[in-house]
Amino acid sequence: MPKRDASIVESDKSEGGIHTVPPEGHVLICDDDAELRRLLASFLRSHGYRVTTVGDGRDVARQMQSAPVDLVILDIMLPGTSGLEICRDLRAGSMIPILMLTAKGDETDRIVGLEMGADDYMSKPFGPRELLARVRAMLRRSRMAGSGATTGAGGVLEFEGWTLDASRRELRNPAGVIIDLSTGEFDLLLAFLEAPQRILTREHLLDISRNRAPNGFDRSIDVQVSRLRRKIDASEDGESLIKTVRGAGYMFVPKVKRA
Amino acid sequence: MPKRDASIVESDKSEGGIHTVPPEGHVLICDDDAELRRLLASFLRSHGYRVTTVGDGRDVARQMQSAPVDLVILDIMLPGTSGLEICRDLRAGSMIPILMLTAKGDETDRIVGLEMGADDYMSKPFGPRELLARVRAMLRRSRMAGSGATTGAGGVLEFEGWTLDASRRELRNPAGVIIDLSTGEFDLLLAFLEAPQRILTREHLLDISRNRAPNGFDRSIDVQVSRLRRKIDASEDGESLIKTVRGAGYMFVPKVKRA
DNA sequence: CCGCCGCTGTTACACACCGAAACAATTGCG
DNA sequence: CGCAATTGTTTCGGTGTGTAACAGCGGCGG
Repeated sequence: MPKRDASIVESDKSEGGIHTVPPEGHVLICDDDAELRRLLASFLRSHGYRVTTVGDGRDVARQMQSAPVDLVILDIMLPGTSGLEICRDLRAGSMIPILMLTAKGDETDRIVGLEMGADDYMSKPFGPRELLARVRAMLRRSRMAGSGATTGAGGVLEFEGWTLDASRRELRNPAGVIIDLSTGEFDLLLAFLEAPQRILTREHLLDISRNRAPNGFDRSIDVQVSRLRRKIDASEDGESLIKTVRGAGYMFVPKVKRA
Repeated sequence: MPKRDASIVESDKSEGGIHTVPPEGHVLICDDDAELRRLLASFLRSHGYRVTTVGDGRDVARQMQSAPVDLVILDIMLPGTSGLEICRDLRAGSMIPILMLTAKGDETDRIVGLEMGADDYMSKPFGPRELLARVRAMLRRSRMAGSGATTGAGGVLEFEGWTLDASRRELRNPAGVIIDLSTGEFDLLLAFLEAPQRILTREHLLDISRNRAPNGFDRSIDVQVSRLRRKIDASEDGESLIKTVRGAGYMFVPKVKRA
């Protein structure tokens, strides 16, 4: 195998220095500009990410196979294989989050990028802060999707005569009337429906429905559960659909069917 | 037949053997500056393009006939036949993408160039990456226009009985009545239709529909969304086709079909 | 050149949403 | 029963969002 100018730069190598950051995730960067690769990689590493870089689109698939990563940053403009093709190919086989780098001013690229399945894009030039924010957000979302909740998968869920259309974010009561749910209420309910008859801790619920870590004395889930109960238990007799498990969390009681 | 100074590709310089870059397309460069010709040609070749160069406008037509190309890069200022004439002549007989090179700062040239049918222009001096970006974008657009599906030229998009004819910039409601949209409303709607069931941030919407970056506390998207909703939700019951995702952006809910 | 008119961005205000804190109710336990 | 821990609910302030109103701009017909 011929030596590539930068086939695999430095894979991991979190510096064994003072701030040992817990690994946030493994990021693969694909860009033909070596200097930019170096910059991005070093920046992300200093923020706790494991980073692999490649300079050629054909190495992406190869790299992914040998060591799956959590997120791909892809320059839309690549010599050889276009970033868009790579994006499409990746999408064909996985749900991995893709962040596209696009040239400033070419709106076609951005739209096509999104159509091809990129999850986000960023136009050059961009600041490190922005990059970090996006990477963080995307990884968070992806983790959440993995554990069951939201994003694309638009199924219809049924319980006790109620219907929740996940793709439309719409809830109907047994009578067929649309019950307005705030974003937070919807996310929480969805979290319950994804794991019925299971005890979900406050921490888990907070993580799923808000992408947040518990803040010590965080009671926001209690409050949100209360508000949700007010809506979905309105027409129920006596018992709540959401049972409290003292000392543990909450449990969604009814059977849930996917329609 | 006279020997042309550089008619055939030298293969990708990086490494011999294994991966031959698939030909991205055949580019014809017409410029009287031999040095620039050489530079452009060599750069594009190194990125997988087949390149032919000519130094005189009269050779363009000739070359096109003997070996059709996929894109023409044309200096607007040429001795003998003007670049503009060549552009017009090419346009008369084909849809081939034309990229005009103009002197820096000459606004008039650019406008005239576009009126003559050039697809894009680039003012000198320009960087190689910018060149590559434009060439790529243009070829992609042209390929897509050929295959029918897509953005720029006219596709017809359908959602919930509504019809948007992108080429005519015309929207019809389920009853078939034309609903007037301002250019801004149209662009925004198009941005949504290009990426349905996805959360688009205000920043992205602003970028896609206006080619603008958000400056500070820009609420223009909110307002524009509101205006658009007033029109397309008019005949809808209750729920808006454009859902607000608090803290994130907006999402176009219905499925979109290309007709 | 002028005034009209539609479009767009900005501002302002009302309202919905959420989280934290306060307070009430319930549970578990001795 | 009394007490502490835990949970339910209300209240309140900060923030995000919807939209009306206003103002600037540019096109277009006199």
